[in-house]
Amino acid sequence: MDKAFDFKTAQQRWYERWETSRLFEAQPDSGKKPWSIVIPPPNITGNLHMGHALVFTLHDVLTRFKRAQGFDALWVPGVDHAGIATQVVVERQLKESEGKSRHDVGREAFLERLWSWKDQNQGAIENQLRRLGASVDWTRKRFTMDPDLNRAVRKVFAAAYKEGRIYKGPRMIQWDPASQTALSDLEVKYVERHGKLWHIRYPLADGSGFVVVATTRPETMLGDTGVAVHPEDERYGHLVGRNVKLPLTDREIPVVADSFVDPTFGTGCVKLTPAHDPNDNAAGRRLGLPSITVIGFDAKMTAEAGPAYAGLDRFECRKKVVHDLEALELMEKIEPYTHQVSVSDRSGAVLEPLVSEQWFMKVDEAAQKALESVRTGRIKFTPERWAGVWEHWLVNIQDWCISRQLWWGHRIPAWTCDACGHINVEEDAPAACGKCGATTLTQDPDTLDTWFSSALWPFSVFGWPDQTDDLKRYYPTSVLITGYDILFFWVARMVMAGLTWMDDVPFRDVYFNALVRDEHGAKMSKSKGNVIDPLETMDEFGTDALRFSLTAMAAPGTDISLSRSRLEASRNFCNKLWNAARFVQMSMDADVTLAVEPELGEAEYWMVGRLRESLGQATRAIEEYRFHEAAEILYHLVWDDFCATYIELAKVTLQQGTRAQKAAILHFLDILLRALHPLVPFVTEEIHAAVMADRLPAGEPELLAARAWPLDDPLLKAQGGDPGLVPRFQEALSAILRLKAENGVDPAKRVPAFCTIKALEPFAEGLKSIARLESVVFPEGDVHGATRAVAVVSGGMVALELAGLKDPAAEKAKLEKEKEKLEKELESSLARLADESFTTKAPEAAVAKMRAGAAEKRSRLDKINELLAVAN
RNA sequence: UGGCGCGUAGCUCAGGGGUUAGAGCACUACCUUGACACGGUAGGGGUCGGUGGUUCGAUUCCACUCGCGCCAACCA
Repeated sequence: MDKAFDFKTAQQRWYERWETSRLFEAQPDSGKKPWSIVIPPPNITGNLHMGHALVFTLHDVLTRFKRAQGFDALWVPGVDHAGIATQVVVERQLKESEGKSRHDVGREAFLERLWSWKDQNQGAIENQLRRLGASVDWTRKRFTMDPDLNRAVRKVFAAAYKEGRIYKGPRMIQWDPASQTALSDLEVKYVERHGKLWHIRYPLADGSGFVVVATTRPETMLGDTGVAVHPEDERYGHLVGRNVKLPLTDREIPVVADSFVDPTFGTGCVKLTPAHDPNDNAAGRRLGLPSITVIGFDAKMTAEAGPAYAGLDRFECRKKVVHDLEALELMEKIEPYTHQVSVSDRSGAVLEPLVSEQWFMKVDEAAQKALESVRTGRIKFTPERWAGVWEHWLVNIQDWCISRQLWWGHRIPAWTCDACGHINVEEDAPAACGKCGATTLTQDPDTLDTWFSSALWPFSVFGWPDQTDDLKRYYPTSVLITGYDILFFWVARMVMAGLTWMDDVPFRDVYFNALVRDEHGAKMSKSKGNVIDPLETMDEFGTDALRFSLTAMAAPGTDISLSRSRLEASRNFCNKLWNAARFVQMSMDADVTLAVEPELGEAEYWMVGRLRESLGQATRAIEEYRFHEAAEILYHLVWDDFCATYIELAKVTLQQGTRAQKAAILHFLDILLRALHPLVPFVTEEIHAAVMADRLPAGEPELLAARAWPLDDPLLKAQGGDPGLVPRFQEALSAILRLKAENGVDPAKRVPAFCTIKALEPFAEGLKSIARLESVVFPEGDVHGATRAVAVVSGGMVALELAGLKDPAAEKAKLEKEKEKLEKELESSLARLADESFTTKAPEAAVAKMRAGAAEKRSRLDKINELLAVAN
């Protein structure tokens, strides 16, 4: 083995090996218990970013863990067609390369380009998944627009339509003039803009004065059909029912009363534009006001806006309206004003609320079921607090606008009869109108919101609506891991869809992973330039280091601040493991194999105990999605217990060790490799090949990725030895090293040592070699003397013979400091014990612990006092 | 405006009603010893944001408060 782990060559080699060995493919006929998870399908437009790296790492940790535990573990991969995002990208390309719009090339040709672009990109993201080590079943990969998945979409649409869950109708929606499509409420973002508040005079029709309305969008006044005041506002009560003359037009509009008006804001008078504002729209309908559309889908003024304004862009029109009002002296005042503007989450364009014909889905019934499933615990959230957010959103849920004016996506399976206008909604294109029988039908040009197909993902990937074997075996899936930012977009919709169409939840557990931020906790963004690219990171530190960092920081509910230093630490950890393996390998003879029954001494029994305890904890941690805890436990198991303690002790015995003694350390390494594999698959597989491959018992899989989780290894059941011995050895060792350091003695200087703890005699050689001592003896009584440095440890004392090297002042100061600290602690312990309310009310165990602690301190203090008495 | 989360070592973060609060990195001193300098040893460093309460005992639970962040919102 090389001196350091060369991850660059190892990574690709092992993934290929795993894939060709078909280790990641589901085994429906294996008789194993199924365990399944579906990937949150990444966008085909995107590259792997750090958020993906985190989610997919956690997926893989869990999947490899479950596979090792003996489950038929299936992780279904796939990608998402990402309607708007993809269309925008390809449209831009078309513009740049040929200077054409999608309308220039036509729908068919444009879709062809989209598909070929998709075919190119899908491979890229798949290879990035491979680089990450993702143990997905490639034979079951899906794309959200695969024919099967499209069939599921059509089936759901048609069935929901016939049940009345889906309907078409005019409603106010958020229109994105840049992408030329409707958006759902969830795709709208509100950003703060510094605008103005224009106060405009609307003259009363009878010429007796005017009312003043305030607005942030003066151009919409051209579509005003009323002015509203609060019914109890005394200032305006007399105006209700009268008309005002709408400036710049020849219309008269009424003053109406409605309690939605806030009398304390602005002038207390609100202009009503039912065609261009959601509130005004609602108010308009309540009050029976007409709706006049003055801004079109192209964000330009319509003919309704009047000849002076028709054709102007809405923002150009704003300037002209303001100018014209000023000329008429109808502008009361203009105030600077900061307010929230709705923009498209995707294109960034300022949205225009417009009334238009769209398809909607009723979700009240499904939402109710989704609420129940979390309330009753059928679905469990980690962290649990998201249940509150879930509750709030689903209780207030609105019908979902599912149609998009895009070409890329699932086309709505609705055909309008050219003859009678009847809308035929069918799974497959009907040959004739269901109403009049005419055969000329036109399919709805719109496509469905991308999330419509994503919602079906947990069962459409298994072939639904066919009752496939996969569907029966792997649905519901075991767990969903995804970001909380798509709780509503995706998670809620999958749950609703699952409950509606499968009559069962799509998953039992939902784990919301955190956001990955930069090292100062700031969101990564291209404009800030603080993006850490996972691919570059994998090149520099190794995939394992990236995976380990992300896992170790994945504390539920806490965002991850990723830094170079963290990645370095993980890389160092992988290297530590590598070198420990290297040591094992160098100590091995050819005849030492995993089939050899190990011989256990004190150190081995202790190591077995550490493995047993840590693996138990790590297993529970992973099962409960406390990934960070598992990583930390295994980190310390490897570094502190195995490397720092066990290997150091083993060095003494391994030189001339027997086959059985050497088999012990081989087994330990084997167990560690299996435990670490889900977190750091490449380095462990590489070590496994170098050290274990030739030493496996018959019938054991050759690849580590196929081997069992080590918790049930028979070796872990071995009991024996004195479990307290190694920790006491560590304490004695540490005290000896400290004595050397405190007295300024070269660590390499070999001096005689003494230890009063007889039980540590078996470790004499260990002490001698690790602390580099001349000799170690275990005298019956006293160890101190004028030329010796002495330290108190629990249960005894250790001393070094330092003739001529001793620094008495330093040692005395150290003892004084220790004494002072101990006295303080002892005093407070005794005070607690003297307090009757403590001894009577506190649990017995706490009191007993306090007593034992006090006794220990007392005895330590006594010894220190002894030493101080003779120190001069 | 409402809801949620966070404030613990220089930095990034774990933790949790019970003696003396942890990790990684950074820092100081020393060490090239045959797994590893991507290493080792010994250290320094925190009144756990503030105030008050519950309790035998609070960094942990509760209330209030200050600071930061996120989400949801119809104030034109």
